[in-house]
Amino acid sequence: MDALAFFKCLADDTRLRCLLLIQREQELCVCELTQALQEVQPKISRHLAQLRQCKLVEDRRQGQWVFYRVHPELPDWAREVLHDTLAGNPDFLAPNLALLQQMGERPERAQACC
Amino acid sequence: MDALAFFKCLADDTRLRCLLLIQREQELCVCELTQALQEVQPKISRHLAQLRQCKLVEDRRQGQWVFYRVHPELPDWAREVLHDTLAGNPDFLAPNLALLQQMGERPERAQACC
DNA sequence: ATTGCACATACGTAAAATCATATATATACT
DNA sequence: AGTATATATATGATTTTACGTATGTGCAAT
Repeated sequence: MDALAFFKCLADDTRLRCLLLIQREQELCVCELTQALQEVQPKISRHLAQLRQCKLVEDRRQGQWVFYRVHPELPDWAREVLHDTLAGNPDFLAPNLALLQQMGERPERAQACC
Repeated sequence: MDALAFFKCLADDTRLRCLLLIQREQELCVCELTQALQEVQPKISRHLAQLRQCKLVEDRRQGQWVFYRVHPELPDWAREVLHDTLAGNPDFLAPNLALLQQMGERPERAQACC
C-alpha cells in the first residue's frame, strides 16, 4: 500500500465519503452509497472501482447486490488515518448518514461464508 | 481545516514529501527541500505556496531564507494522520533524508522571536 | 427466454492539476 | 548603486483526472 496512492484515493469528495461511510457502517452496497451521496450509479461505481484497484476496499457479491467493506489487508497506519479522519470530522458524513437512514428497503446482509 | 482539502494537499508526491520532511525535521527552508527532493526551486516553491494557503504549514523569513514548519494550528487529527503516515512508511523519505544529510552549508536556525 | 434490477465499464469531452520557463521581489554584501 | 543569492509568482503548454451518457454483464424471477 503506497502512501501516495492512498492519499490520491482520499483526495476526491465522492471517494472520501464512500470510504468513510463504508468504514463507519462496516459494509455497504452500491445502491446504498448512491442514495447516501445522491449521485448517479456509474459515478459511484467508477470511484469504487478505483478504491478496489488500490486495495482500499474489497467487494463481495450477494445475489443482485455487491457489498463493499474496508479491505482486510489494509495496513494499520492507513486504518488509523481513516479512524482519525472520522473522529476529527464528526459532521462530515452527517448529510450522507441521514440519507442512508431515510432509505427504505435496504438490502439485508447474509454471512460472507458458510 | 477541511478534510478533503487536506487530503488533496497530500495527494501529490512533491507536497507529501515536503510536508513529511518538514514534520520530521521540525523546520526546513526552501533550498533544503529543493536539495532533498532534487527538484527545481519554482516547483518546490509552488507546492509550498499551496501548503501555506491551506494552512498546513507556516513560513518564517530569516535573512535570505524562508523556513517552513507545520502550522501551529493544524488540528490534532491532521497531525495524527501525518504522524501515522510517517510511522507506517519508514522508507518513504529515506532517499530525501540522505540527500539532506549530504548537503553542505545548511542554513543555520535562529530563534523565531526575541 | 425474456424481463427487470443492480452493478460495471467504455468512450468522448470537459475541467483541473501540474509543469517548464521566464520573470519579479526581497535580502545581503561590496 | 550594483551584484549575487534565495524565494515567489506568472504564463502558456501538457498531462491527469473526473464527468455524462450509453452500453454491457450478472443474477433473479416469471
